[in-house]
Amino acid sequence: MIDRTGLSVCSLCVEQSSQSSSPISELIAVRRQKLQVLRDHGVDPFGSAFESSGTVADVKDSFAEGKAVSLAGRITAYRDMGKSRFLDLSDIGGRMQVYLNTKELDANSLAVAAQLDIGDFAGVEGECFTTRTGESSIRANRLVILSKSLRPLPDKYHGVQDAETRYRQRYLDLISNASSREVFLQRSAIVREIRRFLDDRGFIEVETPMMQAVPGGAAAEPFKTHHNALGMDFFLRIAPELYLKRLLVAGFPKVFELNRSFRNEGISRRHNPEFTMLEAYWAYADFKLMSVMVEELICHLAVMLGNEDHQVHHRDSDGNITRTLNLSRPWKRASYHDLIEEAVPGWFALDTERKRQRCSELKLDITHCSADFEMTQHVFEKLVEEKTIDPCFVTHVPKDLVPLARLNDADPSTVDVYELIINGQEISPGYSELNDPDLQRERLEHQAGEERQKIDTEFLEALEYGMPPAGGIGIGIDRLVMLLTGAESIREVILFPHLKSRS
RNA sequence: GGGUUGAUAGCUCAAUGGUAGAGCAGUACCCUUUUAAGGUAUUGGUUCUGGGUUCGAGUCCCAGUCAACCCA
Repeated sequence: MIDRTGLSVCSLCVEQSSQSSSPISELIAVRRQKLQVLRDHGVDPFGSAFESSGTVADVKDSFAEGKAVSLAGRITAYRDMGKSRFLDLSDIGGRMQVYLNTKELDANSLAVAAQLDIGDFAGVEGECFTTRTGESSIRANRLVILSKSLRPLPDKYHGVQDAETRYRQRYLDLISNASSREVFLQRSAIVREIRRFLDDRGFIEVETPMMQAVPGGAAAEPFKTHHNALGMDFFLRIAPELYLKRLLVAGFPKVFELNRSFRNEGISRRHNPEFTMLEAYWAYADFKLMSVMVEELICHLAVMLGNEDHQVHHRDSDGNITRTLNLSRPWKRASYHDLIEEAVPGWFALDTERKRQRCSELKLDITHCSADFEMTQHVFEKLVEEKTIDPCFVTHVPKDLVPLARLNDADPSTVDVYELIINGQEISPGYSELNDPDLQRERLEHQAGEERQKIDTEFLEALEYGMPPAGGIGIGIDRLVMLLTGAESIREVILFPHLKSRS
């Protein structure tokens, strides 16, 4: 900690000293000079609390001609007309125009007005009025500075366009790009609504360890860390599953966790090393009940975001519709087998060699596939999953693909699982959970092979006390937000996505 | 990991191998209902980094850094 603080102070010093000779220092120097002028006037440029009538949205909602109001926000634009001036005062939810007239301001306010820059936080008091052009505004009689901005903000019209800057300095992106603000406000609304939805159905939110001695619940490479006092290594969790199931053993009938998991794997348009996942478990339910709940949940979220007709449109930067997801219920349900037969008729009648031939005819690269079921899975991914835009629950998945799920009673070569595909990607798997401790142990041992230390034996012990049959789901929240907001990259829905250090 | 593309003023973007420009922001001035306000003038550059080719490199070549996209 001490080291890190020292480093950051050090880098600050370096940056400041290099600025003294760089051109940006001119822009900063001008602002610092204004800072000094304000102080010379006895004005504190980094003020404290300001009592406002509410947010920009609040003031607009309760707008009434002549009504006294006060408002605080960041100055994002101003239009100077000489003796009168218009300011745009913004917060995360919107923009309010403020009208300043030199004759209507006291001396202190005039002193502040003379030193204002775009980027400053300011507070105004005045009354509601409508301009000649019809815009609801505040006619200010008092202006205070709440925080002086020392660095110039991005272009007021184009905002920050450079993707790297948008991710590394997300605050600049959020200040200058309304579409980015909208995505993250929607994400927040989605998460809030998921919690409410589950709460309404009697689910209890829990928090289980993110640091685990044995990372389980998924097949993925974990991050490793170390606890000094305990003198032991930990892994960041790759899934909360095994702890949530312990809570089913404990007697919680409906639990969920909505939080981060970590996977030490590649970064791509669809993968961030830390990602948010919802996992929910419902005692005495099965994967079919879970699929209905997920269907209701996602439709509910789409409607909440304003898609009353269950049509979610994805648009390009010009606003043209590029894709439409039809979320109208009921959603399609089809077996893995049938979907593949639909895409490649006669597939399952082929022997291994003919399957290989067929793949090359279909221009599928199967160099990494050895077993039959791997080729089949490749066909599924390329010719079914990637082409499935509207929601589809894939059922009767072969047990080879999902070794830890419960076998189907009628067809033991498949498992009681659904895989929900929307927009060409997996959004949510759902399971009838395996609660036979001996079978679970056998499967985990088989999966771990020689690496027995990868088996969470304490979890297996818990199962032996008895876990009720249960349905379980996982939903990748980042991907869900992508499909509901039309984002093309996971980095567009994660506030601070991980990038390589620029040092 | 492989391929493609990109990095130029604080921001958004230009610039046949031949003096690095514009708009916004900044500065100064004009303007009492503007809204990407307007007008006049003006400041501002390690062209990502390091090599190379060349009389001359933002531009061509090589290596590296970071990013975006595609593939695995």
